[in-house]
Amino acid sequence: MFDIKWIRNNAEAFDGAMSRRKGEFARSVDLLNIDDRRRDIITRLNDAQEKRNALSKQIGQAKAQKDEAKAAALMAEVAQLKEIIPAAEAEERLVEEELHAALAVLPNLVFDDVPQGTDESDNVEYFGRNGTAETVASDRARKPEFSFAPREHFDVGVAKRGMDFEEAAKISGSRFVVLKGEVARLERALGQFMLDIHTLEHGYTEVQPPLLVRDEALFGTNQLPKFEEDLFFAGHGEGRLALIPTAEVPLTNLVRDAILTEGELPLRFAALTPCFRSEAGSAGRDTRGMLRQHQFNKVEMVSITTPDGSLDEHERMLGCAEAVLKKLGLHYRVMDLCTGDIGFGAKRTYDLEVWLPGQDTYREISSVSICGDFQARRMNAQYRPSGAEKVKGGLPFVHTLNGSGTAVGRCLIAVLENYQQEDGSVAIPAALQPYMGGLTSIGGDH
RNA sequence: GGAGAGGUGGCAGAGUGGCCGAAUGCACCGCACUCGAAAUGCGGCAUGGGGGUGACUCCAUCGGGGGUUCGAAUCCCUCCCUCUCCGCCA
Repeated sequence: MFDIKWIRNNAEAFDGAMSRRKGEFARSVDLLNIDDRRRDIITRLNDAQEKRNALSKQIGQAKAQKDEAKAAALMAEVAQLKEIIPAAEAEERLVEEELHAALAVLPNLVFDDVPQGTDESDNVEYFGRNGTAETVASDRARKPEFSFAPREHFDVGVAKRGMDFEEAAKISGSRFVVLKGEVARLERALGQFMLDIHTLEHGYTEVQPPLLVRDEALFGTNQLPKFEEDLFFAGHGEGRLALIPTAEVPLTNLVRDAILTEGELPLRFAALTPCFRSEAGSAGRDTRGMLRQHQFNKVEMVSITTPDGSLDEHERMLGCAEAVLKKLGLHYRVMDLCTGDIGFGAKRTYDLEVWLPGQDTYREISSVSICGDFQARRMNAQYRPSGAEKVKGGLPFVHTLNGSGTAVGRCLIAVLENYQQEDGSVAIPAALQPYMGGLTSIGGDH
């Protein structure tokens, strides 16, 4: 959400940066035109209100002096304002709404050095601030080698028994899955494993948030008003609640309408939750297997920082997500999303793409985004600088970041495909074995 | 689900139609006192918006929205939220 004043003062920069985004968006002249009308009506309204307030005060004084004749005369004078003011107020409300609606559908401006592009094929591999392809290669697991043709996750022996799409369809339709037995346990183990890493090693506070959220929360994290069709809603009397598409929504909105102190920043929250997405618009894509489901588990990280701290926090958060894949020995790459692929609220996004040997390709398993003050403005989340000197122009907004650490369902896929054996069993990565009751392999006894 | 109470500035807490954008206390900031600190004294201290080069000035905001009134923190309606008791329930 943009500050119209900022657009007024930075019209060229705004238009230039916005034009890098995929899609058509309002130009600064159009927005400033609305704002001009808004300010004009405000000026007129203020004048009328000032007059009314002054006259009302005089009426009070006249009545106190028992001068009823004077009071009556003043009341007659103020009577005409009774028509002007409500009309002006209605007009102001309309133009405020118009401006708000126009601003609410504008995506965030990306950083200057975000790669230009039209779709995911223009994303650029990222090797870290000081990294290279070589430093990164030595730091990560390599692609596994197979003496047989690796299968896709749903064809791996153990998954054929523990992953049932037809049963799920009977109950809930397409894009759902029933996990059973060792596969279900593996899913659970992965979630616990990831959450423990972030809370015990990375300083995130574990949170169990509501999974049903209000429209205001969705507005704060940009799902509304533009992406309503991606959501599931639960009816509740007159109102409605949305099933969270990601824990980013409740975790980030923890600081909605809050005034934090600089000393308590950064705040770091992590949660393991189911996520619900309608996947409208992706009909026919990834229909086999559990890559793209209406419901999936995900560990989400959210950081709330000062403006000065957000860039470093972004790199740090990326490292937190990478740590999961490193510990699991999964091969992956990091992509710096181009302007055509980056999400609505982000100034920069790193995607972690894990190697899936069964598909012979990389697939997104985590997305780590820095949003600047974009969401903070929508949520009205500010902080009080510790300098304590009076801040000109109001309190500053916090910066928000979010990242998956990681998608549990997709990580399950990655483990199944990368650790599959020729006999259909799946080896359990060492780091995960404590979470599997010490098992070193599943599906081996069939 | 039934009955009741309540939402006021960073916090606590007064305020039932004009003298209230709001007492008082705490916290915070500045100054004085002090070698320094504490204590004490004095002063400052909500947010958003409009106009003005500026000193400044005006408007709005007492949970959100609407209404009554010349005038609303205060009266009415409605929504949201919190708390207490009863009922039901995991």
